[in-house]
Order: sequence, then C-alpha cells, then structure tokens
Amino acid sequence: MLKIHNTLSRDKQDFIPIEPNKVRMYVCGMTVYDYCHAGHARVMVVFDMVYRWLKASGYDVTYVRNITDIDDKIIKRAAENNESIHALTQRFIDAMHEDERALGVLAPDHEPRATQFVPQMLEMIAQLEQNGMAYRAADGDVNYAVRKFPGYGKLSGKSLEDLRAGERVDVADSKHDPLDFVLWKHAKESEPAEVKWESSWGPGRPGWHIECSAMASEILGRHFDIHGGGADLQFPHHENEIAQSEGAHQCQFVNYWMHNGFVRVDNEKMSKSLGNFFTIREVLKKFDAEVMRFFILRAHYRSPLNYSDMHIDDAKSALTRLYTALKDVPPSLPIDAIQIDWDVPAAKAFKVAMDDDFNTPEAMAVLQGLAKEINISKSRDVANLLLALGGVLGLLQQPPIRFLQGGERIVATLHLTAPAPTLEARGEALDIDALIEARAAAKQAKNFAEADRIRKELLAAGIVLEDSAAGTTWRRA
RNA sequence: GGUGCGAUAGCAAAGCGGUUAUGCCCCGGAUUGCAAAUCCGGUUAGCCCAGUUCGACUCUGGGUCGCACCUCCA
Repeated sequence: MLKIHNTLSRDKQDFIPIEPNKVRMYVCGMTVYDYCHAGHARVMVVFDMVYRWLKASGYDVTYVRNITDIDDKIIKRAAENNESIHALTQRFIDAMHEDERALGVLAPDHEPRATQFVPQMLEMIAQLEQNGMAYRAADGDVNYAVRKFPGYGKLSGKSLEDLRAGERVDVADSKHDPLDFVLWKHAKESEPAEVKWESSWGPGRPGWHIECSAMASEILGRHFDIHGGGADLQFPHHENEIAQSEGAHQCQFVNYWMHNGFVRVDNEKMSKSLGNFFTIREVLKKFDAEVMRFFILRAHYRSPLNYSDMHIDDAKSALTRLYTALKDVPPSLPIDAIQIDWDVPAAKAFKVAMDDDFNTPEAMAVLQGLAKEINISKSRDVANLLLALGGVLGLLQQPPIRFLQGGERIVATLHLTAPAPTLEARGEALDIDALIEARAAAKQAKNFAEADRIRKELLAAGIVLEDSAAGTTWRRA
C-alpha cells in the first residue's frame, strides 16, 4: 500500500485515489523567463519519479505540469531584451524541454500554458465574484477576499492573525485585507498589447495563483488526487489555489499535497533571488545528466539537498558502481521484455521503500545490493532485475559502456577537451585503441615499463584501463 | 516576532525500541607483472541534558544550533 506524506495533514497517509486505479496529478511547473536551475531540476526529477512509480504500481495516471508564460518577470525580461513575450517564453520552453529530456524526465500528459487558459480563469474569477469572495478594488484590480474563505491557512498551518503579524511589506491600500491577493491585474499603459486580455472588469491579465487553479480544474476536474510543487509554493501559492478552487467550486480541491525540499548551496536555499544558482545546462557541461538525476534521487524528496561538485562526484562514483556491474554481467533481456517479479526479496524491498512515501534512498540501497549480488554470482537474472528496477527510477538505461566511457564520446579516437593536460597541450588526438594495442604488445614482450608508461599517459588524460581475462577495456575516470 | 522542518560516522544519506542500512573516502587481505575493477574483512555514528524502558540513535520533556516560510521564488 502506497503511503504519501500529505502536507495538508502533515503525516503519511494511505494513498486512496478518488477513482479506483486512476490518479490525477498536477504539479506547478516553471515560469519561463530564464534557464532552469538545479532547484527546478529537482522538481522535474522528483515528480517524474512519482509519476513513474504510480504507473509502475499499475495506476492509470494523468499528469499535468503547467507552464507559466505570463507574469511580471516575463514582461520585464522581454522588455529588457527588446523581445516579444512569445519569443522569450518559447525560447525558454524549448530550453526547458531540452533539459528535461537530458534528465530522463518523461513528458507529462498535459503541459498547459497559462496564456491558453485565460477564458477559464475569467470564468473562475466571475464565479468567485458571484460567491462573494472577490471584489474589484479601487485601483482596478480584482482581488480575492481571504476573510471570506474559512479554511484559509489550512495548508500552510497558519492563521490569518499569524500571517498578518508577520506582514513585512507595505500593503496596497486598495486591499480590504493585507493578505488579499490579485486575481485579475488591470492593464497598464506601459504594457505591450500582448499581455492584455479583455474582460468584464476591463482589459488586464490574470494573477499568478488563478492560473494553476483554472488549468488544474479544466484538465483534471474540480477534485483530484495529487498536487505537487516546491516547498516554497506551499504559501502563498498553494494556499491561494485552495482558496480559489474551493471558493469557486464549493468542493474539496485536492486530496494529497506533496512538496519537495530545496536544493541548497552552502546550506542556503538555491534561488534566483539569492543569485546562488547553477543552471541545469551548466551542471551538464561537467557531468552526465544521469549523474544529476541519480544525485537528486539519492536523497529523499522532502529532505534538503546540498549541491556541490563534490557531492555530485560522489553520486557519480555510486552510479559507476551500478553500471560496472551491468557491464561485467550484461542483462539477458532488453528492458521492455523484463517482467519484474515483485515477490523476489530485492524487488519486494524496493517496492516497500517506494511505497513508503517514495523512499528513493532506500530503493537505491537495494540497487547497490543487487550490484554486489551480480558481482559475486554473475547472475544475468539479477542483472535483468537491476536493469528493470533502475528503469523504474528512470536510471541505468544507457549502455554501460557509453556511461563509463563518457556519453557520446564513445569513438575510440578521442579529441580530448577538458581533463587532458599533457596531450591537450600538444593539441593531439588520443587514439585509445591504438595505445591499448601498443600496451598489449609491450606486455607481451614483458616490457612492463613501457606498458605502465602508456597506462599513465592515458590516466593523465582521464582514461582508466582495466585488464581482465577477456582483454583490456577503458573508462573515464 | 509568528509558524514549520531538521540535527546520524571523514563526506553524503536511510530505516529501525534490542539484530550489517547504503554509497564515497580511509586501512588490511585476496586477486593482478603492477594497477584498475571485484571480493573478504576493518576503522569512523547518532547535538546536549533529563525521563520512560530489562534495553533508546529510535519514544517523552527541556535546551542548543541550523534551515525554510510569513515578499516573487521549484
């Protein structure tokens, strides 16, 4: 039985879907005005893992992850770049999709863009106004009246009093309550036509929070199973989503709220505002994308995750161990042909871990255990299981040799880039196969000094040789 | 100030009221021409103070420290 930590109740609960065998899930995606950073990578990978596990558990899953393509920051950035909103957002949507593909993140079933759902948002705002929960302020904005929603604060565990006590910003006078938030922003002269929509409250554009409420209910219905996002969205974004959706529809919005922990740098949250972020593409220049994915899944999704090159290197070593086992004992079947027998102890342990609020660190330990078993028994059945369970997490799906030898650079003749001080300096290409052959000849002639010299030369270029009965193979250090 | 979360070995990170987490690093051994990989074994734990218990890293209470949210943020 799958248990999920529900932010709403702050404990683990048995997961019971609204409709048997079906799961409807919504995750807050990116605001597309810049490249995604490691923090975004975590949301993508974590909920991709959730999506995969739900499917592996036999559920028919509908996964929606939205794109916010209209927002203050987007307007500002487009103006700075002297670029249209659409050109800017499309550029970063494309970049985001590239990052996701690299990280092994499956496409969600729906990827709605806010700008495509403005009519639904307007409809919802009208419903809220009709229910007496929205009002038109003096400045022309339409606001949500938090006082009118009795459950306000139930997700974040805050009372209106607590929230007001902590109010740290000057409040617009036009709001009835400092915590009221904008549903519809009236258009400003300075803004481009591209961000103005007609409405019964005059031209304007939607507030951020209403976007998700409208997209989620339009695609998944007014009441669905799982809603996810980063921990920072808990308040106010998700709190406001509840207020909007339940205020408009008068029924429960979401059964299970899931929030992933932050990526940190030097023990501080990685964020745009702090400026301490690394974009996904920066990281992928240094590491295989699968290492990044592995690094993220090595921690529990709700724990903080410290980012540093050292920690990613650590993850790389651990993942290398798994791939080494698969290289030495190749699975006998392709992934699609492997039927996982969940009664096998290791598979069972994996399932128990995953069913316990997606305990991927524990599941990873099972994979390491399988690697050891493979190394000892050389069992191809066990290799099949490792490949299959890895696949459930979106891992271990490259040919081992490709991972170990460095991605696309599988060709025997390498034009080395970064880690090749000696050869690089001479601008030479390194013919690994030829050097391995030369070394084999030297070994044959018992010229170990020469053999070792060649090995050292390759090592200096980041190439590790491994001799075995079957011959010599190489991998990247 | 309010609210919430956390503190595990050199590093990272889980479970668990009593039995090896796991990975990386380190040490010894096997193997190897020497290495690498692999295997066998080993060293390093549970912030502090009380309490509950036959027994606590695990439960309870009190500290201390850290982080997050309360403002756009994954």
